[in-house]
Amino acid sequence: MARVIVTSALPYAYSVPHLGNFVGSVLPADVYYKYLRMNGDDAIFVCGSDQHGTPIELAAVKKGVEPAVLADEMHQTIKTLFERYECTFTYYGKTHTEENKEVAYSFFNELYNNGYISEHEDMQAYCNIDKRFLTDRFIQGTCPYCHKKSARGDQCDSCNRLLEPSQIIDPFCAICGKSDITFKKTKNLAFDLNKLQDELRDFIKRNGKYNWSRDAVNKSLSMIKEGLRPRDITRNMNWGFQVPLSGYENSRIYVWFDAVGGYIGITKEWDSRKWRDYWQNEHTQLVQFLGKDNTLFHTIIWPAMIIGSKLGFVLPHTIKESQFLNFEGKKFSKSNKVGIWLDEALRIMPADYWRFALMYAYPETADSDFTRRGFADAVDTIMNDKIGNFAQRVLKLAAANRQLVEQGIVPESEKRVKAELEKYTAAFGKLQLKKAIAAVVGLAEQGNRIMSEKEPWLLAKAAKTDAKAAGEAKDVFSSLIAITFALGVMLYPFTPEASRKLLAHFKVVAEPTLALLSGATELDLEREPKPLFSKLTADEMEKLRKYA
RNA sequence: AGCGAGGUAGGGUAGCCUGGAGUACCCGCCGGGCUCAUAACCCGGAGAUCGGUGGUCCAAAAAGAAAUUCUUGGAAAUCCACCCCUCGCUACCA
Repeated sequence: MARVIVTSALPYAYSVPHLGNFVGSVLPADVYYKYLRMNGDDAIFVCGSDQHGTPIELAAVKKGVEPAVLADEMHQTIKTLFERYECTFTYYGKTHTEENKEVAYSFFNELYNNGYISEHEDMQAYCNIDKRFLTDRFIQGTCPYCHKKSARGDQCDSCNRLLEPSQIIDPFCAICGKSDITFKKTKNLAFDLNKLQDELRDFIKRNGKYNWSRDAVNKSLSMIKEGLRPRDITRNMNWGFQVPLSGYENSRIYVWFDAVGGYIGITKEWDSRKWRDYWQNEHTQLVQFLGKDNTLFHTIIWPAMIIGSKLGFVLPHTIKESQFLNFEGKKFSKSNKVGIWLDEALRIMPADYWRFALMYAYPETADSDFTRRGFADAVDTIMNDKIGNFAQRVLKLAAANRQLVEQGIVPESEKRVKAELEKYTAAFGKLQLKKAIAAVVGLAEQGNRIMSEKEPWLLAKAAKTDAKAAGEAKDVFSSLIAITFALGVMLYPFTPEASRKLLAHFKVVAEPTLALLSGATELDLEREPKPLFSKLTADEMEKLRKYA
């Protein structure tokens, strides 16, 4: 039994996540965590809303509300949505909390004391009307490259080029819209990543073998090879944690710092004592799920904070980096109306369908594409036809031929169950989630094959007059029931609702465990079988079609 | 531009780290079987110059004291180099 912390990258509390965000980190983390629980591991699953940063501050200023209010509202929305998708976090927290501030400060203070934080001066745009520095998207204007009026302080939304605020033509303040801007000298603090290069390289070489994707290892090593540079740790803004150092009253700790540290802060918010048992325990495995745009924060910056602070926090054991999910061949984009968002998706189909279909298309090693056609395939032919229909065949046959149903079957003694279960646990052990889902589908296929080969409905007829046929029929029924039960268990990480429905036929009401597969089962013949899944209806197809 | 990852039947993927006949998998297509089940299921078939080019490697024969060179025949989806295409990162997006 291992002690494990599973984390998912923190969603930014600015808007509702879309399907691509979901499948990139929270969903696979939840699937894996559910498996660990079934396996009896001592695991916790932490995630939460990332609440600081300029997008939220600017939106709040424009709306005339406190950033904390806005960020908490969105936090609630996201939290509720994940609950509706049956994500079973140990704790879903947020970053703007006292606990997380304490964590951020202890990192900051120790890094400062250990000599990893240095001061530097630079020029920043300043609005003389609003009396504030204009970081990132607080400054807007015309792009020097494409000459469209869509440039923000950090990037042009039209041509996607990265910009320096000083390059922008005709800059104006995003709050008051005026151009009364001067560049003022200001000082900021930076984290001297360069001083930790050697230790980081050793760490990555040591841990990179634990299920880190090729991309994550190579990208990180290549960045270190090029040479790390100091990275800003404070920003001239008003939203975020105060910098715990005099002379920095007008700055805040830069959002990335308390976002990665948020994993610990959120655990502390969950339990003010137990968090240490996980984070400051050298035997803990820290397994982190994230999208490829987020890798370097988890493989360079975050380990650098842990190593440099010498606070004894556990370093990432596994980095499960996902690639990107596209939508009908295009990038998800709110402004271009490409994609489906988590709230919209539930108005089309229940959570189980999204969980399964998304994991079926999980961009595990390469970008993948979400298409409505592919979704319909997964729902209709895999979930409904292969899995749901199989379970229905077995349960109906059993109900119609009660005298052939034997109780007390041990699912694992059925060789096909044993074989697919081994694939399933091996796949989860190596965090190969698409292989794990393939093992579930494979088991249903085995079941369907038995049906065709043994034709139990004919055996059942023959059994009425022939004792030998009756014996054979009982054996076949036992195999089919064992497989059905195992499907109920193995589906749990992917489709918890269907798992519950199926296991209810076996009088299992608690959260399933893998141990159930080596115990005796009891089929409840009084319970009427109802289809586990259904195909997309014309109405559902119509709703989907709107997302073109 | 630099760095990283991906490119495999009509579509979607596994295989690559550790070279050995494209026995792969799912959808779709064609043919057959079955009638327990949700018009579902099962079996068979067609369909791929594995993005491109060049290497690496092996064997035989020849020249040389030897390293090696050359000729012929051969194992690369997998290893290497370069090129093309897609995506990501490049430190002020989080």
